[in-house]
Amino acid sequence: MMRDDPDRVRASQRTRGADESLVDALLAADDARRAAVARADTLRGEQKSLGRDVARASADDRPALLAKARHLADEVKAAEADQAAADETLREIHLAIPNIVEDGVPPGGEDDFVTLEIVGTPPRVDDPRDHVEIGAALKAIDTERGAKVSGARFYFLTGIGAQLEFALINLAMAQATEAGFVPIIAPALVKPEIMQGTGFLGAHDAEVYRLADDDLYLVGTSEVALAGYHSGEILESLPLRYAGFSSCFRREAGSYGKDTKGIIRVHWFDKVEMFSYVGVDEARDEHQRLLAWEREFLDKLELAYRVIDVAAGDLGSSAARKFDIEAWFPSQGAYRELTSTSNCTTFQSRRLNIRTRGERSNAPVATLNGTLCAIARTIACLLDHHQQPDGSVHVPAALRPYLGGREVLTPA
RNA sequence: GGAGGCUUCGCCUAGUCUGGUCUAUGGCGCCGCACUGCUAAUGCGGUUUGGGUCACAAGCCCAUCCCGGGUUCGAAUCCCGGAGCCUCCGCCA
Repeated sequence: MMRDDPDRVRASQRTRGADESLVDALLAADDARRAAVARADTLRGEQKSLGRDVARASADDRPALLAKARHLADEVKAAEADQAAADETLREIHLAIPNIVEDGVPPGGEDDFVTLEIVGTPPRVDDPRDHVEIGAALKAIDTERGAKVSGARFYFLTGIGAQLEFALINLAMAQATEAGFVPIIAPALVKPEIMQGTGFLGAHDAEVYRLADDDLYLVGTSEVALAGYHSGEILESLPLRYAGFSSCFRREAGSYGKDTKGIIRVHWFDKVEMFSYVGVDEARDEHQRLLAWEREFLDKLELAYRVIDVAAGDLGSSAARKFDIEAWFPSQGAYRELTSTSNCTTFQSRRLNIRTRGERSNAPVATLNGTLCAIARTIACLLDHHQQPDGSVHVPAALRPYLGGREVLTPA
């Protein structure tokens, strides 16, 4: 694998507030591995030619050659064991190092994001009710029975709630298809190597559901399956754009007490996700395009929102840069994340061995992902954001064709 | 879940029984060159992928015959385990 510039990696680690000494460990491990490989290669070469000599040797010469070959075989075995150990050491360090952050990413942690733009005016709502209350009145969301059947952070969408999900999916898929994305319904269970390759088993593996009996993982986003879709392949034509629909599962470990009410933070939800494979040089532009498509969707939902540039310390291990869009929740008097788009550059493609034909040899591609619509949270936002004084909920014009033309939602 | 068959360098394929110049055969496709006055034919050469050496050349070296172990001086070939695909049976939305 091509070596990244150590200074860039070091700078990136510093920006993230991550361990810089890993870079030195990586370099040392890489050198050790190269040496071990060279040694094993040489010995294997000797063994190979000696093997040919044995095959050609006369009956008289053979015993002496075999004795030599036996000795050499021991050496080869030892050298190969060394190589395997060196490979493993390098691999472990490599997995511990997150993607190199893009130039311009704000340093710092969760609170150090930079607001890029504020769009729309937050609606003025007196005594706003939250989506739980509104959802209950509309008989759209049933969190009590969700808890009864599946536990905390589960819910039922009923009646208009269920219809809202289908409407959002259809609106999102229509937009994505229009933009040239291939619609995909993706599996929600994936193999370990796919989960590993997308970068979800690093620091945040406690967040992921694992089915131990079957050695499968439940995806937290269809990004995982969409990245795995072309794993091990050489892509002939770029870009490739997919709009994936799948259920998403998150353990929400470490988020005790956060958003415990309602369906903003849940263990399971459905999502339409955009995923792009592009050439490395195109990645930054594609990231902007994904952001634009996310904005287009939220504009259709008539939501007030802001766009933020997520700080380095708050990036996932696979992301070189991440933009979140946070929409206004009147009941909370705050902007809350609705969508997120990440440029993963070659982080995933290297781990999943996804390449394209380059000038001299095959080159890794860049992968990017962006939320089009995380359904549950979007429904929560719609109810909250579009609530009316009379207790009804305004239906955005773009959504009406998918809801039988309804313009308002009123309690039955 | 049960029984059987299959998996070779883009695609198809020889080789596996009987382990060693397999340093993997042939065809198709593709690339280059030659010839031919005309989107063709023919001939010659090249064409797995990854890594290393190196000047991002040529050449050379190593690995790679679905994956992982094992036997052996030596494995595409023998043994064990696994995966995927196909056929039949069972079960099932």
